[in-house]
Amino acid sequence: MTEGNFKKFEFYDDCPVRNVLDRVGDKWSILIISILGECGTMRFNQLHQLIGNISQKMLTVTLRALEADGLVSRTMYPEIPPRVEYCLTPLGESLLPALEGLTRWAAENMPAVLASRQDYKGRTARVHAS
Amino acid sequence: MTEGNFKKFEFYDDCPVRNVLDRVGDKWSILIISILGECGTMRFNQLHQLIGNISQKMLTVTLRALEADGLVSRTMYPEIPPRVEYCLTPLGESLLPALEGLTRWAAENMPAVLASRQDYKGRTARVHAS
DNA sequence: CTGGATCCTAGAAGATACTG
DNA sequence: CAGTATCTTCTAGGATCCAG
Repeated sequence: MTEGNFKKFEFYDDCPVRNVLDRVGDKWSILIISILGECGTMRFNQLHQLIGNISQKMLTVTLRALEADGLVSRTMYPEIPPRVEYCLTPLGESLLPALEGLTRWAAENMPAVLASRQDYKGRTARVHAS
Repeated sequence: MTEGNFKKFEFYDDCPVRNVLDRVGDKWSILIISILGECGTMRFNQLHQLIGNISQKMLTVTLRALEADGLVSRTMYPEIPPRVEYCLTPLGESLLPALEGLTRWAAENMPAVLASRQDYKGRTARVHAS
């Protein structure tokens, strides 16, 4: 491992890749993208009820962010009462496979991770006791 | 979209998958896993210097969390001065492909995302001006 | 060298009330 | 219906100092 390899991680802190991945890291983006990927076009309240425990504010904020990133498109119908529909853009859909790889890993290996956490807790507890 | 589909998202809030993905979402885990995946075994200070702008605390905290999850193994050599080496466990290595898919997407589509953000800023700025 | 312990702050997230 | 506005709470993360 020499200095030459350092640049492989164009990634450090304020790196743009980081920037994009931060969106993946926030609390609701992955879920919303997955839902839109699965269900197609959805209205605001459909999303709200489907997710259940998201606040109206966070749903709005997250959708706005996804829209700004070009992952979700927002269509407003100027009716009374208003209707707004959200769906993935092609860019958003292109993210689905990568996301699926991640969630599949999580689903498959969750038991191992949880077991490891349990075990780790046991080990550190013993250390504290001594 | 009926109620039957709801359970497809075992995912909502306190779901365990969520739990695992949260680790991916934090600021340093992906980077550390990627580095260990690329460079193999590394010492604490090697990681610290390589990442550069991570605080000692966050490096320790993140490594502990990854160790607890069973993704990283920690080996301490009781010497003076102490030496500690970190490397991926098989479980940690099994995460690499999924992670790579995500980072590759980010690298490839970052320009589109950044452009979209620029454009979005322009659109909303105009709204505010009117 | 590796990291524990403490204090502190910015920003994420929630609750609630109001509106075109 | 689909938000906005405001307030409060919570926590990830950074800075700093200390220790085996």
